[in-house]
Amino acid sequence: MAKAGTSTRKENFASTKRHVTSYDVAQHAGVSQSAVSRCFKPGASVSKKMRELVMASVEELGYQPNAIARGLITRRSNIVAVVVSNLHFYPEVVSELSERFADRGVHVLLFTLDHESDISRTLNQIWQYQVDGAIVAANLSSEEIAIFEKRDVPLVFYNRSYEDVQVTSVNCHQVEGERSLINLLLQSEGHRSFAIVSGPPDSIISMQRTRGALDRLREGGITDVTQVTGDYGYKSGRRAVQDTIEIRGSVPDAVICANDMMAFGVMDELRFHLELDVPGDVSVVGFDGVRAASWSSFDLATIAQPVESMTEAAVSMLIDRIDNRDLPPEKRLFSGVLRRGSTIRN
Amino acid sequence: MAKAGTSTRKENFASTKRHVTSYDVAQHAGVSQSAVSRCFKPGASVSKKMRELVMASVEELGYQPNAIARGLITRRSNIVAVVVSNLHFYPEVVSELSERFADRGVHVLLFTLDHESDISRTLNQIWQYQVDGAIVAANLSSEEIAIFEKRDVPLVFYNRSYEDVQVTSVNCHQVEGERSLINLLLQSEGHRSFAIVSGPPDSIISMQRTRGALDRLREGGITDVTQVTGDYGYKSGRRAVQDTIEIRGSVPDAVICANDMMAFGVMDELRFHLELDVPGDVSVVGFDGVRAASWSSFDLATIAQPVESMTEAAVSMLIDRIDNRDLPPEKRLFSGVLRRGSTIRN
DNA sequence: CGATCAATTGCATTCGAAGTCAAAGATAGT
DNA sequence: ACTATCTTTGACTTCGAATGCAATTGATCG
Repeated sequence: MAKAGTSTRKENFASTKRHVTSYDVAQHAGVSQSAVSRCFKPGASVSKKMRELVMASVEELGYQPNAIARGLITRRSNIVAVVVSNLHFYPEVVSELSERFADRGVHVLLFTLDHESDISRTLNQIWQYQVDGAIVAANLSSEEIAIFEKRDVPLVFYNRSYEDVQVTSVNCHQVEGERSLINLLLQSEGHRSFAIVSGPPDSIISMQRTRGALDRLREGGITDVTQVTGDYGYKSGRRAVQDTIEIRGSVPDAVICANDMMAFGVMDELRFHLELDVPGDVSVVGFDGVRAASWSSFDLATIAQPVESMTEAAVSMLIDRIDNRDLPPEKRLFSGVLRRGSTIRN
Repeated sequence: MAKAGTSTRKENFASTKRHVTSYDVAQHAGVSQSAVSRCFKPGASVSKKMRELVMASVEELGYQPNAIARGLITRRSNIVAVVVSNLHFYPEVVSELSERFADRGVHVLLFTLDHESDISRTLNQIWQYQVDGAIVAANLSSEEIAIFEKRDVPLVFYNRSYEDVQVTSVNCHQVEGERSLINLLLQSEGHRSFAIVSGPPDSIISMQRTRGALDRLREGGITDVTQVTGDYGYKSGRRAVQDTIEIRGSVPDAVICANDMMAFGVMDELRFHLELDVPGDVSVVGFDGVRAASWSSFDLATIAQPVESMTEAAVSMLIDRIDNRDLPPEKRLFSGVLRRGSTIRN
């Protein structure tokens, strides 16, 4: 009776108070802690008998290996950082990344930047958590990139590319995409005057898209181009229309937006405030191919980024580099898919 | 010279090869490891002199405490799990949560469920990472909830409430919100026939919203109500309109949608496929108050969930419960904000 | 100037799992 | 039966920071 009492008390203690550790399992199964540990390591040398014995206790006690402790000794946390600036990230990207990593047993520690200025604070936190790698969809200075190098933390940029620094990145071909949109616009005679709504000045993507557009327009002999700036948000698209009209004194034939969100704002401003027809009076194009772009209300001409391929590429490139530190930087460039929609005249 | 050589080699070694540890700092500063550790603990007993001495070395070596090792000994990882089913989460919620936690030195390990069936796998991973707590925006069975209890991991539900089980949760008052939307609809004589587009059958939120709507309609003496089911997505909103017409043989006066996304689909189907006027021919209401709801294209009548208050509440309730395990379950209920928009006739 | 007490500091241990190595057990060959 | 080889197993150490406790320093006061 005393024995039964002791046993029960111990079990209660183990299951309610402290976490169940490999020692608890070992003791329960009457084996050593090493044996328990080995049962959780794939290719380890364990007899079938031992494995069954241990697993029975594991089940009974509800043991789960402590990933923190494991990470300490293996120097591998199976955690990666995903850094996004919350202003203009597509929710799909984050959840796609998270799922794809999860499929490989890796988890995502999420860092969102409200102001990109917090980056240094964020980076410090990243170091503290000993992440195995990072996917960054934000602008880093070359000093900041160098720290990743120095700390030996593999880094993959998502949709950011750097001219001067050698980094691994996944990109959608911004210039190419933008050019094919402009091609579409230039197929119609009606488009003579243009407005370009670019993103924030410090956005490299916006720069590339805008540059692609400007170059292609110049090649097409177009000179009547008004440039205004937005912040990638819907409202800034609406304001961009006002700004454009103020600057040029009239409505342009086409508005080229650095992303879809702003294009929605532009369309709404044109249609509902100025009571113009899109595409009858003004054509509009965006970039990204977010969900809403294909909704009938907009049916926006845009470049759809191949998010699935891009996230898959980002994940596998990062994991490859975690497993093998010597892989050289690599840039993978995906072509966007042109979606004509119905916001281009003719 | 030999000395200089040695010193340099060591520094290189420390900065490029292995991570800098508190021992490295201690050695560099000529103090004990405990001293270094104490310098990073807020209320610790450290002299100003010591702190400066240590911090100088910390700066020089670029030391960052290893959160993994710290977590092991303190039994506090400063990581919380955020579990969302990716189908219909608002991106804002996740980034709001992430930022608010970050402000309190806590980080978010993100778990997205593609199929809600993966929950048990996800839960196992959660246990492994020794998270300090979890915010869950998905349905858990009462057995699953019990495991949190048993493992002593504080749990806060986001927008899920349970009748039978005592849990801590933050909710938007679904029924109340839905009722005030219906009030709005019933103010107009023109609304006699209704369709309700509910969410997936297993969604508690959808159930509550639908029930709120049905009850209020019944109180208003309305009997002509068609119910169809969607999956919270845009496309299912479009299909819901077709289904409704097929079932009842005509277009209802108003369509009540369990969320905004489906309302957008409904509006687009009505306007662009059936060429009906919203709100002229049909009124539409949604629920959630997502960004796009206020865009002119939709200007949807909806209930805006107070995301900021709700996320703040969720974060502080969770942290309170992490700091003090004895706090009782608490349900916080926020009222949504009625936004009339212009999708209701009259 | 020495005694008393508080503020600092260092030593040694701890958290939980994984890996090293040597001992023990199993299998085969002669 | 006995040795040689291969497989399992357990004792012990390690990862990096935190902390209880003891030793030391410093401050205060008679």
